[in-house]
Amino acid sequence: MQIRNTKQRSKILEILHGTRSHPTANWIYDKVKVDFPNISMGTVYRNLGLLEEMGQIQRLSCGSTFDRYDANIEPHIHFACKNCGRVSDINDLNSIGKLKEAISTIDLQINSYDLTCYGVCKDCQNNH
Amino acid sequence: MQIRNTKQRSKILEILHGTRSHPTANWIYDKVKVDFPNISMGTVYRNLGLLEEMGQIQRLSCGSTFDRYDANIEPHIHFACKNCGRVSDINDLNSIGKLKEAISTIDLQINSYDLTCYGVCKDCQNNH
DNA sequence: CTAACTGCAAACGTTTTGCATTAAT
DNA sequence: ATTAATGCAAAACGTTTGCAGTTAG
Repeated sequence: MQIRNTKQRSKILEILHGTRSHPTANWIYDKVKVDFPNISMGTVYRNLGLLEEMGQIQRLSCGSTFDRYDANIEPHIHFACKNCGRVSDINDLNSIGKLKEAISTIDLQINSYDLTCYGVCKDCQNNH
Repeated sequence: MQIRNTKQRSKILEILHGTRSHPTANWIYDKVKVDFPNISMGTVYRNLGLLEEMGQIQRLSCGSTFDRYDANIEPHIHFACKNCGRVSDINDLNSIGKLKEAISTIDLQINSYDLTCYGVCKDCQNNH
């Protein structure tokens, strides 16, 4: 089954590349609708699935009842706020280095991995 | 709201302590039914939620569409097989040490974290 | 006696699917 | 011309919830 390029899929990938917010399918759906008012959720989900299979994006759960999507496929660490639900990247090179070491020590064929940390983000701590 | 002890909840926790399979709510439901034939899924989910809030168990997603539950709350690493779906623990002390270092380097208040690795388990590799 | 917990069933939100039509190659 | 991808709507799935009755404290 050969994969064809479609405007819808390109737009979805473009949207994902243009954000750091680890959006949900619904958020993406709303954004694509600006250019493709008739697009359906089915198409969004099918394309997110395809892009994931192609290794161009990552699917995240982050403890929520719904999935999030991330076009950043470099090794990095996720932080999910238990209060506001936002998911952000931890790009601390030191931690990422240690994480890579932890993974390379494991005697199993590991194709991908995800480290998600849970806590209360600084914004939520300040606004008490 | 004070929490009361119930036979159903104790049984659920006992079942979780007696397995290393990171079971789903449905698997747990089937097991509890042996002793409580009339128990409902609602009760199972409510108790799993309570036990999680009480910090006695952990909820895992592991890339699946459903949740898994784990009574092992010590820091450890999960391995999810992309082929058979099984989730197992990686108890390599070296990796866990590195992981702890990675976490402690991060300048954020982290209450919990989960490292899940994805690949094909040895069983699935052998049975080609 | 009080109110937390239960079993039941219905509802929920997210994701997947079947199908007829459209569009990419 | 072929068949992958689309839009639509309905279904599926895991999980949550409202309620009347039960049980732990």
